[in-house]
Amino acid sequence: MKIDPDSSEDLSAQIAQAIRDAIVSGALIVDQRLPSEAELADQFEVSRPTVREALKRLAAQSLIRTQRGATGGAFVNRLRFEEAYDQQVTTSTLLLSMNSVSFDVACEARYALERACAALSAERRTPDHLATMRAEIHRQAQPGLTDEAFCASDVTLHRALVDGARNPVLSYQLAGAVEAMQPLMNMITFTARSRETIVALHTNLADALEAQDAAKTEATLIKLQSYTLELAHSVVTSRAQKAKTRQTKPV
Amino acid sequence: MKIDPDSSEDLSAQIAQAIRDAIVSGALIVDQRLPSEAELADQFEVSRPTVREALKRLAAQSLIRTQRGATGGAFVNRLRFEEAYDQQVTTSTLLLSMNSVSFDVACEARYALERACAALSAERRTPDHLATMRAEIHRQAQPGLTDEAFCASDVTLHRALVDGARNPVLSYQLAGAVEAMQPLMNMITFTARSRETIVALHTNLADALEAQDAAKTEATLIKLQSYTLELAHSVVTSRAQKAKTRQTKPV
DNA sequence: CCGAATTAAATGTCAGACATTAATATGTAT
DNA sequence: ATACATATTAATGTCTGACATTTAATTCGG
Repeated sequence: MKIDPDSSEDLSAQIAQAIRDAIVSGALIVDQRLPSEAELADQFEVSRPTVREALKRLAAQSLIRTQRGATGGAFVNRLRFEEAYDQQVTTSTLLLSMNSVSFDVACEARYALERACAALSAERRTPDHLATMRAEIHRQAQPGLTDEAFCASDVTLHRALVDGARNPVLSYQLAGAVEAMQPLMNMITFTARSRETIVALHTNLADALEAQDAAKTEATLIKLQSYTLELAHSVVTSRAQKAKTRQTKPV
Repeated sequence: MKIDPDSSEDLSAQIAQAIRDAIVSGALIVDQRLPSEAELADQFEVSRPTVREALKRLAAQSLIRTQRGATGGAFVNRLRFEEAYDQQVTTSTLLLSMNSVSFDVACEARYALERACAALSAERRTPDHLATMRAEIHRQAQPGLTDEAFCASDVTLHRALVDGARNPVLSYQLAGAVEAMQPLMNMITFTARSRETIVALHTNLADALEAQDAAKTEATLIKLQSYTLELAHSVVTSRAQKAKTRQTKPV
């Protein structure tokens, strides 16, 4: 592992990349201990703070963990699905908000991906998954629920649908798509009437999964998507009208 | 933004989290300059190296970028799709290899997700996407191509299919699923016969997309999936037999 | 008025020290 | 001999202060 002192990149970035490459290539395996910070500093011919900055970069990506004490050090971390979920959600959320992705585009992606899980989930969902969905549907029917809580419940329900496929890779990939939509969904005000419609569609969804009816599951997802889009558009329209009124009034 | 000095977590981790929260919540917006390292050190009541470790953590996630010089500093970074791709690919790849995800599970997830793009891609693919696919098919038919190059070409072709849906969110989400499969695919030895079959299926795929035939696209993807699985299983079987032979021979 | 040198402000890097943690070895009393 | 308390040790965590480097803005001379 060598670095180029003339590179335009930070030394800590180069060192982090060298170690990252070693992990990805398999030269460093899970739970293996890295040399101590002092030894790394010697090897790379840099100071300890620089090595530490490199290690923190790797820690931020959950590639290593550190332990204090006599037998401590930095160890190659087994990347777990849950940690990867969280990172994916953060990244996806920021990606959508910072690139001003439209509601329609995000919604299309989300439902396309969910439909990809529909058939598998209809086949493999357990009673647990169904119970989770039913519980969330019940919650969504409660009056007095805030819009935010309604959205959060929506996410839980959809994740149960995805998890029903019992494919951890699929669950991981979908985590970002489903959760990153939530901030966008939060812009919608759910009236009593629209909640009623959504709860009915969610019930259809749970019924279809319980009956292991893949076609009906997909069909219901399509209906949910178009209804969600409809709601979002009505919000945009009503806002535009209000803006117009405000603009006209003072004249 | 405050931190808890009694927490078990590193100070740099806490500071990074505080700033990360500010970015995600929108308190810090894109291209906004953070206070200088010295100012942050004052604010959080820690030393400059500690602040720097926190900033490197954020830089590792592409949440900030730094600039040297008089008007330099740390700025909130606009997370671009390309950067997010790369991170997703690294994370997904490690996730699969470290959790010993089986070929079948990963393959199932990948093709389920690709089928999610099929209909959209059939509708919206441009001549460019078709040209890319045709070019890769042509390359795959060349004799003397290494197995690795064959796999890489396979990835490019499948990404063209995904990109054909012209939904950046979808492309981003699938980047990990498609690319992370490559190391697993590399374990397969592609014989002349199996390459022929795959090239034929790829041609069917391109034809279906050109004809904007969503159903045929999905059907071809299903065939590709089962053929890929078949190949992988034959590798496993032949290896098991070889191992058995080796075990038996010395007796 | 323009161009070259200077200045200033920021990040990048280094050296050395001390604090804290946790496993291990040591030592003493029962 | 065993059990518990203590000392050692090796690692990370943190701090201080300094210097190097980069870059934009400023100043000054022609």
